[in-house]
Amino acid sequence: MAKVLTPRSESYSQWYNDLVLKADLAENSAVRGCMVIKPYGYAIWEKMQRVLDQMFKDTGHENTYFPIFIPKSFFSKEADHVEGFAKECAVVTHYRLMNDPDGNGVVVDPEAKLEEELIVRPTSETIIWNTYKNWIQSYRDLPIKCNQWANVVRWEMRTRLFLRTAEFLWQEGHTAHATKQEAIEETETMINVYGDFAEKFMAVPVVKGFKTANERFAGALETYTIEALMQDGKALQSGTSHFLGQNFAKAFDVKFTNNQGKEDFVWATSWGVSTRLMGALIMAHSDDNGLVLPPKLAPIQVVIVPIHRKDEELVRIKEVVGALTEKLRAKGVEVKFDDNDKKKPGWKFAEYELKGVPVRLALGPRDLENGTVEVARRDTLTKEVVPLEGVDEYIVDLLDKIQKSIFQKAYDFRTESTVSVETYDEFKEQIEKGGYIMAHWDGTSETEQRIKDETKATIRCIPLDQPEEQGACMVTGKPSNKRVMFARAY
RNA sequence: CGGGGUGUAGCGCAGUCCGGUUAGCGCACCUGGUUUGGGACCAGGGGGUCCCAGGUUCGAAUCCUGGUACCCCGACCA
Repeated sequence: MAKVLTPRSESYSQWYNDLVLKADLAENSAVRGCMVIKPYGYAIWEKMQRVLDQMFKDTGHENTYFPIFIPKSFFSKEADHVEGFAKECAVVTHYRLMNDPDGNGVVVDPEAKLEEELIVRPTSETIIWNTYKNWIQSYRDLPIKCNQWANVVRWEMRTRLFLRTAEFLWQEGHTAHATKQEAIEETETMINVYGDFAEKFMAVPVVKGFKTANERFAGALETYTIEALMQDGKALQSGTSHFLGQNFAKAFDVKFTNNQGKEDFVWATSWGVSTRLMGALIMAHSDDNGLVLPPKLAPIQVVIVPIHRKDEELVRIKEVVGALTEKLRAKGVEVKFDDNDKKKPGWKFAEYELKGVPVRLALGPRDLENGTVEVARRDTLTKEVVPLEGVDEYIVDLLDKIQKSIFQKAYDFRTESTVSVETYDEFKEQIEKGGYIMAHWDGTSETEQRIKDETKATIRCIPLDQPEEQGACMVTGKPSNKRVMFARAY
């Protein structure tokens, strides 16, 4: 685990908070629990969006947009759903302000009370299914596979930058299908998309699995999750895909006529990932020098720092850099040349490390003399001097190497941090060390709840690839045929 | 909502216990010069409703009362 970044940081979450602030990614806004995402942080999010959006399109989805305001009555139509979200909704009750007759500034105009309150969406299932009702009559109208990039609001009691904010950015996919089988396949396709994104782009290894009934999405029959392990040993739910069955179709009366001429309710899925992925990215890889970004998501992949005393040296450096930059850009590498002469090289080195730029090149008189360039890796903090000739190829190769190496490091950490236990005593001892614990569980909500109350650990998921294995629940001794994955979570 | 902590210059803080010159330090900022291969140095300069509102006092950043905001730990969190 990374050490503390500043003397002030006593906990990992404080360390994380400091890092987010220092790397200039985001800050708390004046609005309770909300955040301002700053340019560099948003650039990372945009990169994530671009990749995900393409993956959604490749799996047959289209983008849409639905209203941010949802009539309150929509929420009461699906019992579990309202139960799950009621406690954290922001509600719009009025539509107008007025000058206070008593001179106390601006007040809400009591005359402007809404007939029906509007809920600021915490998620869009209800308004989307209310709309889908009008779109679907026949099996020929199915499937509908829509996604939307949006903001949502959940009035959480306690917030943390990127991990849990009152307002956050996300994408939510909502699909409608003619058969149960097709909907389940969609749910699985999307959890695999998320898994691929996490592992291949974020370089964060994830465990795919089912949520238990206790942890399931409000209104879902099955929730698939990807779980990531942070460096302090806590788990982070990083993306979910829900099989909603016919619950929302029934709640919003969405029926279709199948190819046999019979009416049936539509089968549904929904899936989403949010700016929480930024939190996962930061907490999974960063060290005491700052962010460590995987090349595939770094807004700047290569930064070039000139080192010079005289102006004519800078002119010569610029010639070399110009040619190199052109070659790198032609190969799809995002390069920044920082010739700001208000900052010294040492300052820039530290700054780009803090920002997690994967590769840094330094070019000075010595290099001009020798036809070389200094190449520094962010992930290993190593430097080497390489010939300028062919360095573009070298860098493309290096970026690929760094991407794999960051993943491997996180993967090894996860392997080291995963243990199997047989008894509850062992479990209690192990959970204090952090990491994942694989253990047998009797499958009941009561036992799961008891473990949570006693140890703060939850079942993160029932892993999809977990082999069958006869065993006994570590708490009750009842039979179990599969281990489940426990951890303390964010 | 419970426990703890903090609000003093853009940022980070000292000063508060024990009231008393013109409220101080580091970073950042501005000017000039020297510098530039790991967060430069010297000299000069600008910037403050000391969170807010009352109160005590000759005098309040400091004491008292009330409020408020943020942070941390819990509770809560598909």
